[in-house]
Amino acid sequence: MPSSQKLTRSELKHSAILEAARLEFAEHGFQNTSMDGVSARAGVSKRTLYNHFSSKEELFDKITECLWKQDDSIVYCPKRPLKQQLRQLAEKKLELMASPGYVGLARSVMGEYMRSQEMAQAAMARFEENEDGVSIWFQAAMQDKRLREGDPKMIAHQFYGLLKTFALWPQLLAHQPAPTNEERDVIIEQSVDMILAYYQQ
Amino acid sequence: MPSSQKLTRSELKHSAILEAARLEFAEHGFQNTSMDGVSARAGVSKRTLYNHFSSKEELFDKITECLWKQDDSIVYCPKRPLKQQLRQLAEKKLELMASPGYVGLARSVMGEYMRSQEMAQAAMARFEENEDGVSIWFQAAMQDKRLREGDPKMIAHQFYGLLKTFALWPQLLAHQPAPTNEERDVIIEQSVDMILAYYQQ
DNA sequence: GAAAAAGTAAACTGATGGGTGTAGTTTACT
DNA sequence: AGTAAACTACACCCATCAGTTTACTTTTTC
Repeated sequence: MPSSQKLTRSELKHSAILEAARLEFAEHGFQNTSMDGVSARAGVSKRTLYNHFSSKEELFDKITECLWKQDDSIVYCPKRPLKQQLRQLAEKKLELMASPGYVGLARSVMGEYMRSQEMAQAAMARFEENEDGVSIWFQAAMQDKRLREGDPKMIAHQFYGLLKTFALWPQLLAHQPAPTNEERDVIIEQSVDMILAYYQQ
Repeated sequence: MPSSQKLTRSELKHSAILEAARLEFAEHGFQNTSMDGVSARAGVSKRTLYNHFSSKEELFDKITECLWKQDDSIVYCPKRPLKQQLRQLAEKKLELMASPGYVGLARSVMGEYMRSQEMAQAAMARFEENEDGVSIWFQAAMQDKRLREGDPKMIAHQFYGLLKTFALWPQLLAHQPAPTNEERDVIIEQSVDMILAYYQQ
């Protein structure tokens, strides 16, 4: 019999808890998730849960850490058409937003953090750090004289704003399904074209 | 002595409760607001509170009703420049979003309704009904051949999306202050110009 | 001025839920 | 086989909070 089982029981329990918590938080949000519920779903006693994570907050933090680790950087290429590069970026972004589990978790983080001014500011700052990569791209295109002058950060914000208007806020706030592939293409096309119509020279 | 006091004690209590609840909900959200807190802030006994409003939900509904009653309709005028008309509309919209108490309440409604799929959908549907007025305007401008063909609803969504990207979501989600007058003008100018750059013919 | 309507304070109910303590059982390792 | 670490079941503590009850006072109204 092959030793396909390298994980100790404790490690199995640990990841079972994480997985169960991820689902529970995504379904019910932070406040409406109970530790009893998590432990039941994980098939673990409540005491074990607390042996692995000392509080509900700590568990929540561990779960949501991955949400902040996205990479939206893109290298500006002087040879390729702007439209192509922007479209590629948008595709990457929408793919993430549509990935399973992302929306539910993002929603429960929002719902929880929105209440506290500090936490909300910190969370959104981290969330929007990802726009830095794009604003660098816009700046490069600007210096290459392919876009007219403007504030790169604002342009990035406008670009992402258009995308989120159709592919994030409705899903987050109104539980709309992720856009279909056809819808996705239209959203990307329109957003890219609109930005370029305004800024390309 | 003038009879400036036409309100009965009961009416005074009633409005004191409404005002206190408005503030409490805006500050702490639905779940984190307690009926004890509301009655204390209103200077009213808890029993009196319950004599006026039979449950926390009912109170919340009464408070948030006004949030949905905005009117974004605008009459298309063939003679005036499109830019001028759109700018006027945007100003009206941003004025509402910046009005005191609006953001806090909107935030607590979001935070509460987001948890339930049905309520979230219903709430957002009502919230976005206001875009109907604008899409009718876009359609009229289209029929007047001053805009090129397109889906009026989508254009309205894009237009409002740009405005909200700078003047609603950051305030709602990240507790950012409302834009200053200067910022407001830039936001409006850019959003209007971008829409027209893409759709005007 | 008396009855009816409305308000008050404070204790209480019932349910929920985070977190702990304990006594006994299972698993892993030597 | 024996020990330590990890897990389980479950009772328990404690705080919060929606909503109620009671016994009593104030205001309104006729």
